[in-house]
Amino acid sequence: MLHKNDKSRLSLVDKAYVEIRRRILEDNWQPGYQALEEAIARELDMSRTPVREALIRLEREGLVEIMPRRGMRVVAISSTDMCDIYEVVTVLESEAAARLARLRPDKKFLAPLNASVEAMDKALEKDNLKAWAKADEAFHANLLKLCGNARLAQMGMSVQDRIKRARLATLNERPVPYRSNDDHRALIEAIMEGDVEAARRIHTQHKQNAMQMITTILKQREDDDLDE
Amino acid sequence: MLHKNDKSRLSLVDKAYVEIRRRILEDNWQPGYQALEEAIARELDMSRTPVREALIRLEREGLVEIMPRRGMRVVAISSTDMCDIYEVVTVLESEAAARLARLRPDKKFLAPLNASVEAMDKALEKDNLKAWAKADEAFHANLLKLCGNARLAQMGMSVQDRIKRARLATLNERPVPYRSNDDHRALIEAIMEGDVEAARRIHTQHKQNAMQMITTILKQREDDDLDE
DNA sequence: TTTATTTTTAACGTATACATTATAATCTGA
DNA sequence: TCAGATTATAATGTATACGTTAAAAATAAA
Repeated sequence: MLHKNDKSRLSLVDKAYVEIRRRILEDNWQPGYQALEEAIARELDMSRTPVREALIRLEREGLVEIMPRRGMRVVAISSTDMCDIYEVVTVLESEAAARLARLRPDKKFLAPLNASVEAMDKALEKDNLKAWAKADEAFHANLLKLCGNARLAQMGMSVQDRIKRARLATLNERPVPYRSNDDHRALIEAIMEGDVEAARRIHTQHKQNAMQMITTILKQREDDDLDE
Repeated sequence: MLHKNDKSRLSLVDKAYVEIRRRILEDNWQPGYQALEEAIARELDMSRTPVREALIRLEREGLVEIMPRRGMRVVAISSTDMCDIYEVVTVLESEAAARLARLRPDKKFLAPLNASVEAMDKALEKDNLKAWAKADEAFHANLLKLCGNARLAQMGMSVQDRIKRARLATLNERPVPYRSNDDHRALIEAIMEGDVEAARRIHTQHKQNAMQMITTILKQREDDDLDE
């Protein structure tokens, strides 16, 4: 487990972890997908042992569940679970936003946030929702990274992973997200003005809107599945 | 990894996980303690494999770090890290408190919370700080469990584990915690009245006081260590 | 045909073997 | 004696072997 080393000397556990995680987060392995250790090991051209170890990590992160004799299964996206998770991420990110506002940072410090919003604007000009989602994700990651609390950032990021798939899966069914871009710009404004409560309120509202849209779509799908 | 089975059929991984975790949380293995896989395996009377797997879980939970050729090391308690973690747990628990207040639960539903406060009172009458800490911990766990958001509870609990050692390590250096008991009673009161903002405020203030006391003691110790 | 029982198969958890390599110990030269 | 080089050791990561047992398949009975 040389998991602290550079990329060229990644252990097989790390390689398995990165690859499996990639397949899940990029939806190559969809929610509910199952695979046995041995099959994964064959696919990744390694023995079972590093696959096992990678799966333990991923299980702890909530991306897979390990079911004896069924192998691992990619955790399903459920609307009720997503509601719960969204609430957590809303609290964490809004605290990060408030914290950042308290810091009263200068424009230079907030450059990564502005860059993300610009990339989001550009993506919408080109009708490229995928690129928009990527830039949006970067905005949220930057918000957490800049907030000055390492644990808050780490935890916020790990919860992000859990909602990432739901965000992508619903991307084409949501209205064009102009409002997201506006929300982020307003947030940056509030942060620069050191307006802690506004920052918290703007971001909370933003996440709640997103949650509403996403979980409504998910619920609809679940209802459709029940009708079949 | 029959980690979902009953206790009598715990896998060796589960056994190792439970035992190592117990030793850390009960301070038998103190912050900074190092041990090699092989040594742990010998101590637990099993081969290295289940020990490795247990350590991966514990690493993901932030209790240990795995360092090649040095084995695992129990994560140190640092005042700055504790500040960060306390901020996270404050946000999570305060949200749980607010959520609970929103629910406007009846007295019966809140029985576990009242029971914990009573146990805390009883422990202080007997000058038993250890028992007090245990009841206090139960109070916080119950608060999370009752809040109605499974993810919030799960995450709050996992962050609890990270501060548990710092709480215990500083227990005898803090003033007798009458105020904690009062705070918890006030919180229950606010919850029963459905006063969301009071609940949030009371609990936030409570956690911030605790954080202040604990991290001050930790910082003092770190400064003392530097003087040696 | 269906259900129950028995047998077989293979997935998993665990132990062990082995190659790699980081680190400790030892040796050599100034 | 000290610093650098070399050698030895052992910790780790990985592969593989093996025993256990859950699940699948086959067989028998109703």
